[in-house]
Amino acid sequence: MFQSRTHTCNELRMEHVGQKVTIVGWMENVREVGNNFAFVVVRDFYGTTQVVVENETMMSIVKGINKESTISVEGVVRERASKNPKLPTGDIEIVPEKIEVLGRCRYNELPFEINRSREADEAQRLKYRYLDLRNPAVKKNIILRCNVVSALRQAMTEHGFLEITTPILTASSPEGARDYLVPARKHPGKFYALPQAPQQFKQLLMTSGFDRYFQIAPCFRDEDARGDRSPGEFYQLDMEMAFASQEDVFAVLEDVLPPIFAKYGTYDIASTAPFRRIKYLDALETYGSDKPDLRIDLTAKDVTALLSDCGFEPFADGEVKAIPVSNCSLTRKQIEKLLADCEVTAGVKSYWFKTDETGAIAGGVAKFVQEKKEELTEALSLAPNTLVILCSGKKTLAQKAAGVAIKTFGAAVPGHMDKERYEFCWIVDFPMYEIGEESGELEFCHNPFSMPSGGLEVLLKAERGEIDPLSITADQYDLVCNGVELSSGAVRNHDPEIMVKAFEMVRLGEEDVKKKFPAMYNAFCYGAPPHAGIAPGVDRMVMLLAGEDSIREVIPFPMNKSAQDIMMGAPSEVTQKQLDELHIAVVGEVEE
RNA sequence: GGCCAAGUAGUUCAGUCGGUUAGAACGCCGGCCUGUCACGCCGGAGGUCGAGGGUUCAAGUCCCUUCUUGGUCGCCA
Repeated sequence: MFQSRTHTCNELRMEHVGQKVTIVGWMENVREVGNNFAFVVVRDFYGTTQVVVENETMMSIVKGINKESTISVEGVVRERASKNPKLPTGDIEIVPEKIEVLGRCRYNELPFEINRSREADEAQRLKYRYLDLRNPAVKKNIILRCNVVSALRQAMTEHGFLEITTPILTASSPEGARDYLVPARKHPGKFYALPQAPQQFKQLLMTSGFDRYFQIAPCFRDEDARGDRSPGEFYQLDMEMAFASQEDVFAVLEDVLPPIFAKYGTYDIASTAPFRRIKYLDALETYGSDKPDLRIDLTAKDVTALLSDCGFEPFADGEVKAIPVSNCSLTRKQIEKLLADCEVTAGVKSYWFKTDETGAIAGGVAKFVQEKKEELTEALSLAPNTLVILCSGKKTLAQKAAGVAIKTFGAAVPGHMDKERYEFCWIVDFPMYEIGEESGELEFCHNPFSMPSGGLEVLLKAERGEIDPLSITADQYDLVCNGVELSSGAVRNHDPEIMVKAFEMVRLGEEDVKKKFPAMYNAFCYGAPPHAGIAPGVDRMVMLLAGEDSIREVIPFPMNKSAQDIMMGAPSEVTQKQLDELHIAVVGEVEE
C-alpha cells in the first residue's frame, strides 16, 4: 500500500510552507542543474508541483527511473528561491525526504512528447490515446465535455424532463442509415441492430404517458466519417415532449442552450431567445445552404434575369446567383485562389468581377457584364471596391456553389464575419416530399415520422390534385449554430390515419406502415398524444464550444476515419467457436 | 466507392534541376553545470526515405502499381 497524498499537485501555496506533505503523480520532467541538484516536475490531474532534489540519495532514485513513471513524494514545503509567476504552485517547492516509485515507465522514449502530443501524427495519438490524454491540453476537452453533459442534464431536469434509458440491442429499422447488426445466438439467422437513435422508443414513451423525456443517448450508424462526424457511434441529447408543438420544443432549447454555450464556450456571446427562423427554401436561396453561418454577413441574390443572356456561356443555362462582397481589397490572384478552393468543395466553377474605387466594373468576367452595369448596381446595391462572386448552373448547383463561396469569402475578406460568438438559427418548413433522383417519383424528403403541416387536410387536398404534393411542408426543423447542423427534430405524426395517408402519397399503404414500424403503429392505435422533439448532437456541441475543427478532439476514445480503434484492435477477428455459436459461416473468400 | 494531399531518425519536419557520406529541431544516451522552469553548454548514438516494380551511368527526388493516414464528394430517415 502506498502512502496516500495529502495534497494534489495544484494545491500547495505559500501558506503551506514548513508543512510535511505527500504528493503523487507522473514524473513529467527532470531538470538537472548541477551535480546532485535537480528540479523534478510532478504532474497529476490537477496541475504540477516542483520537487527539488539536493542530495545523492534522492538523485539516484530520480535518475533510476524514466520520465512518465508514477511516484509519490513525501517532503517539506519550502518557499522557492526563484519563483515562477506562471504557475499556480510557482511560489513553493517540495524538499523530498522519501520518493517512492509507484508505476515504472519502462520506456525512455515515448511515441510523442506528452505536452506536445497535439502536434503528433493522429494515428499515433489514437494508438496511444492513454498517453495523449495525459496532455492537459487534450484532457481539457474531455473535462469540458463532462461539464457540458452535466449542465445539460441539470437544465433538462430543471425543465421537468426525466432521463430514461432505452435499449441498445433492438430491431433493425428499415429506413435511414446503415445499421450495425448483432447476430442473435438463440435465434439462428436473426439479428439485433444497434439503434441509430432512440426515435421509436421515445415516441412510445410519449404514448405511455411520460410527459417529458430526455437521454444522453448513444447512437450507432454504419456510415463514413467526416471531420465533424464520428464513424460508428455518437451521442445525442435526445428529447421528446407530449402534447407539445414546435413552439414548445423551441422554447425549451432556446432556454437551455444559450447559457451553457455562453458559460462553457470559447466565445462568451451566444444568441438569445428567440433564435432566428429561416424557411428551408429561403435558406438555400439566400445562404446557399441549409446550415448557414450567420456570423457571416454575405448573402446571395438571384440575377438570372439580368445575366442569362449576357453572352457568357456558363450563365446561359440554369440560374445565376450573385454575392456582393463590399470593401474587398483582395488581389486578382487571391480571388482566383479562393475561387479555386470553392471549386474543389462545390464541384463547380464560379466567376467574379469587381468594382474599382471609381465604381467601374473590372476584372474577371467584367466584359460580359459591363452592359448591365446600371441594373447590377441597382440590384446588388453595388458600391465602389465591391467584389461580386457569380455562381451559375442548375438551381441546386448554383445555390450550393453560392453557399460555399459565402463561407469561403466571408472568412477570408476582413469585416464580413464576426467570429467570436455563437449564432443559432432554426431552419423550418422542410418539404415533406421530393422527386427521387433515381426513381423519378415522389418520395419522402426526410423521415416519415414528421407531421405534414396542415395534417390530414393538406394530404387530402394533394390527393384531389388541388395542390402540388411538392409544396407540402413538414413540421420539421433543424437547429444550426455557426454553420454546423446541431440537430434535427419534428412534430411527430401521431395519427395512424394521417400516417397511412402520408405513406399512400409515396405509393405505400397501411400494410407497409405496419410492417416497417409495427410497435409505433400499434401503439398509436391506442390513443397517442400529439408530441414533438429534437436531438442535438452532444459531440458537435462540445466541438463548437471547444473551438475544435475535428470531432475526435472531444471524444475520449475516438475511432479513426476507417472506423477502427487501433488502440483496442477493433474490429477484430473472432474464434471459430464464437462464429459457430452465432450460426455464422464464412463462405468463400472474404472480399476486402 | 470517386477525387485531392501526405508518408524521410523515437517524434515533428527540411531535402533545390535526378548527382559526393540524406540534414535540423525536440527526444534519447554520455559529460559539465547549485535556482531551473521549453534550463543551458559540449559530445554521441539513431535511417528498409511506407512497400513493390520501372526509367537512368546515377532515384528520397521522375513514372507505374499498391498500402496507410487525413481532407472532401457520395452516404449520413
